[in-house]
Amino acid sequence: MTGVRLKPDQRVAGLVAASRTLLAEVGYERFLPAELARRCGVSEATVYRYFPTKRELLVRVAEDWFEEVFVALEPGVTEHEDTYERLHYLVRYAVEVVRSEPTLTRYIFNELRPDPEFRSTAIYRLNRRFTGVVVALMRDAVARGEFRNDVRVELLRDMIFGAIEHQAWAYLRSEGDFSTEDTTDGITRVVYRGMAAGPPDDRRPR
Amino acid sequence: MTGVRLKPDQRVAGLVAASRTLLAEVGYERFLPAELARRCGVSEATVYRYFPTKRELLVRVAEDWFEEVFVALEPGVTEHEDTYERLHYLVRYAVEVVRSEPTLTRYIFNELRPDPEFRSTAIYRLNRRFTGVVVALMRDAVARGEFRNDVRVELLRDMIFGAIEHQAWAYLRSEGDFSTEDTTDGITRVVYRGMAAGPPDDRRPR
Amino acid sequence: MTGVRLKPDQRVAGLVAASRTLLAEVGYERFLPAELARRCGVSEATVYRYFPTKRELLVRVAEDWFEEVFVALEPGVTEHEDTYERLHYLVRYAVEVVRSEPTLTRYIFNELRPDPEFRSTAIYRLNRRFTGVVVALMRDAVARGEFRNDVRVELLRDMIFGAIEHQAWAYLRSEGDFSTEDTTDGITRVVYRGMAAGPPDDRRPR
Amino acid sequence: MTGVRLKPDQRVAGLVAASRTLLAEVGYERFLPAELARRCGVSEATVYRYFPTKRELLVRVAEDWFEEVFVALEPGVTEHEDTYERLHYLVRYAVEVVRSEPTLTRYIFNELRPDPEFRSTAIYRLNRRFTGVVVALMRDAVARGEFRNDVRVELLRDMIFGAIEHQAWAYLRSEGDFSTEDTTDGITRVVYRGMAAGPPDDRRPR
DNA sequence: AATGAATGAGGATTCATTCAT
DNA sequence: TATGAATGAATCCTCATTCAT
Repeated sequence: MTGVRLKPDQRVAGLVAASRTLLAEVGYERFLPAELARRCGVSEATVYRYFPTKRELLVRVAEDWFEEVFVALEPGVTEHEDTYERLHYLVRYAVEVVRSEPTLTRYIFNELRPDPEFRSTAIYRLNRRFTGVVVALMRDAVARGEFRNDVRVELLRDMIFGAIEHQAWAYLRSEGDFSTEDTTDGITRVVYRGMAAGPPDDRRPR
Repeated sequence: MTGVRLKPDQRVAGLVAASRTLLAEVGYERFLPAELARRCGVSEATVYRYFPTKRELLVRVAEDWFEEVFVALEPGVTEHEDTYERLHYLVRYAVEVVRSEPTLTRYIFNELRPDPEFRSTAIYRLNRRFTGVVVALMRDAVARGEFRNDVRVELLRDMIFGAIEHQAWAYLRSEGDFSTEDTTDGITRVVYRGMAAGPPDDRRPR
Repeated sequence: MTGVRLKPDQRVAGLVAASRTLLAEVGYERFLPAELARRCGVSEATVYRYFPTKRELLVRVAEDWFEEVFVALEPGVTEHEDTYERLHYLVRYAVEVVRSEPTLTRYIFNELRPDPEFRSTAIYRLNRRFTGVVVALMRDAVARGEFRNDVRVELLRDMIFGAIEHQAWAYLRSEGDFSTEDTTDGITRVVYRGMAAGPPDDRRPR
Repeated sequence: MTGVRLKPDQRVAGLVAASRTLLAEVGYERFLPAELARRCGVSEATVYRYFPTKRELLVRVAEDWFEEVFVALEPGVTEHEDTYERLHYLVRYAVEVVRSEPTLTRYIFNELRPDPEFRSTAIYRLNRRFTGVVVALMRDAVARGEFRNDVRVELLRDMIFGAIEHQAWAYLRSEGDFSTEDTTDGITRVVYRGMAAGPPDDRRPR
C-alpha cells in the first residue's frame, strides 16, 4: 500500500499540522500516534521516522504554534503608543490566540509546564517571550509612574492569562458567550484602572 | 484472608479520604485504583464494590472536597461588612484553598469541567456555590453603585480564580514565592480599584 | 473466557515451568510472553501479574534451575573420597546438567553473564556455588600437593565447563555422539593427568 | 544527493569491514543495518543492494574473518617441529584471535552454529579448517604414539576452545586478568601432560 | 461484605526490508 | 548504481475492571 510520497519538509509539516488538529480535539493523553498516521494516510512507522517520540512530536506542535503566534503578534505591537491602547491590543491578541486553540493552551499548561525540565525548554522561552511582552509593557508603566507599584506584574500577568483561559473553557463548554470584545475590554479596564496611578481616568471605560 | 470489616459509611469515607490524598499526589491519569486499594489495606474489588468506576470515585472526592471548603468558608463570610474587606476575605480564602490542593483544583478544571455533562453535575453546583459567593458579592457592589457596571462579574471571577491558579502552579514549580498575602492583596486591589466607581480610594492600597 | 483458577504458588510454578521449556526451545530473544501465556492458558496480563518483566521471569527460571541442580548435586559430593573419583563425579554431573538443558546454559552465558550487574545477582552466586564445588576440589588437590601449582584453577574450571558447553552444542546440532561417558571420562582424564603431580598414575586412565 | 560511487567490490569490502566493527561492538541482535549504513555514508537500500538480508551480510563478515585468521595462521604452523611447541603456538594463536574479537566468536557460536543449515555453510568449513589444524596436530600425536588414544581429539579441541572462550568472556566482564601467556601456557600444559603417553615430561611445565 | 485471581483492550515504539524515482 | 521515503509485523508492557468463591 503506497501512500503519497512527500519530501521530508512536507511530510513533517503535514504531520505537525494534523497533530495540532488532533491534539486540539482529544488532548495529550488520548492523542494516538496510530490515529495521526491514519489521518495522514501513512503508517505509524512513518510518524516515528520523523519524530522519535509522541512527546517530541507534540512539543514540536507547541513550538510551531507559539512561533506562529509570535510572528503574528509583532507587527501590531508598536502600532499603539499609549499604555492603555497597547495593553488592550495585547490582551485582545491573547484572547484571540487562546480562543482559537484552547486545547493547545491547556496542553501546554497541563503537560508541558509540569515537566521539571520545562524551564530549559524552547516552549518555555517562547511562552516567556509572548507573555513577556505584556509583562514588559506593565513594567514600563510602573517605571514611568503611570502604574502603581503595589502589585507584582507577574500577578497581573496571571490575572490576564488566567482569566482568558477560564473564559475560554467556559466558552468551550458553551457556558458563556465569550465575546472577544467584552473579555478584552473587561480585562483591560480592570487591570488598567486597578493599576493606574493618577486620578481616575474616565476616558477609558465606556 | 479477610480484611477489616467496616460499615459501608466508614469504608466509603476511608476510600474517599485516601483517594483525595492520592489524587493530590499524582493527578487523575496516574491515579491507580490498585494503589488506592493498597493504601487502604483492601482489595481492588472492594473499591469497585463501593464505586462503579474510577471516575465516579474521583467525582465523589471532588464533591466532598467542595463540601468541606464551602462549610469552612461560610462562618467568615458575614464577618466583614465592607465590600473591600469581604472581597479580601474571599480572595484570601480562595488562595488558601487552591494553594493547599492545587492538584485537586486542576483535576476539576481538566477532567471534570470538560465533560459535556458537567453542568448537570453536583460538582458544577458546588463549584458554582463557591465561586457564587464571590460573584454575589460583586453583583451586590454593582447593584449598590459601589462597583461600575462595565465588566461582567463572571469575568472578574475568572480573573480572580485564574490568577490564583496560575500563581499556585508557578509556585508548585518553584518559580515564584507565592506569598498568600501578596497574592491576596494584589488580586483584591486590582479588582477593587479596577471596579470601584467614584473617586479613587487611596485608603485601600497600602 | 475463564482459565483455570490457581493459587499464586501453583500459578507461578506453572509459569516458571512452562517458561523453562519455552526458553529452552527458542532462546531469550524469541521468548514471547504472549506465547507463554498461550501455553499456560492464561492472558499475558496474568504473566505480568506475577512477574514485572520478561527479564525477571527468565531470571527466576534460571534461579530455580540452578537451585534444583545444586540440590541434586549435593548428596553425591561427599560420597567419593579420592580426588579422581570426586572430579569424575562432578564432571559427570555437570555434563548431565548441561546436556539436559543446553539452551538454558547458553541463555545464562549469553544473556545473564554479559549484564554489568551480573556479579551482584543471585544467579551469579548460584553459578559460583556450583562451579565453586569443582574449583574447591581442585584447590584442595593443589594444597595437598596432589595437583601441581602451575595452572590457575579458574582456567581448569573453564576447560571443563567450556568443553562441556561446546560438546553439548555439537550434540544439539547432531554433529557428534556426545556420549556422557566418553565426555566425562575424557575431561576428567585430561585434567587429572594434566595436573597430577608425582609419577604417572596409570591406575586411572585405563 | 548521490553518495560516492564505488565499484561493487570496494563497496562490499567497505560494508563488510564496517559490519565487522559494528558487530564486534554490539552483537548480532543489536546490529542495525541503519547504523551500518550511517557509518558507511550510504543509504540502507544500498546495503540491501549488496546483501539480501542482514543475516547473509553477517555470515559474510564471519567468513571473511575466518579467512583472515586462517591466512595469518599458516606461516607459523610449520615453524615449530615438536608437538608441544606446535600446540603451544596454536593455542596462543587461538587465544589471540578470540581475545581480539570475542564478540565475533560468540556471534558465530550463538547465531551461526545453532542454525540447522550450519553444516552446509562456508563458515562451518572455515571453522573446521581452523580448529582442524589443532585437531590434525593432535591426531598426529596420537598416531605417532606421543599422545594416548583414550580421549577423542574433538573433545580436546572443545576443551581448548571452550576454555579460551570462557576466559575471554570473564575478561570482558573484567572478572579475570586473562593474561595471554598464562592462559596459553595453562591450556597447553594440561592438554599436553594430560595426553602425553610416556613417563611424565617435566621439561615442559616451567 | 470481601477478596484474589484473572483479563480485554489497548498503546508506544522498533526494525528489517521494499520500491518508485 | 543509489537512494530516500515508507512500512508491516511485531513486542513488551499497562490498567481499569470483572467474577467465582
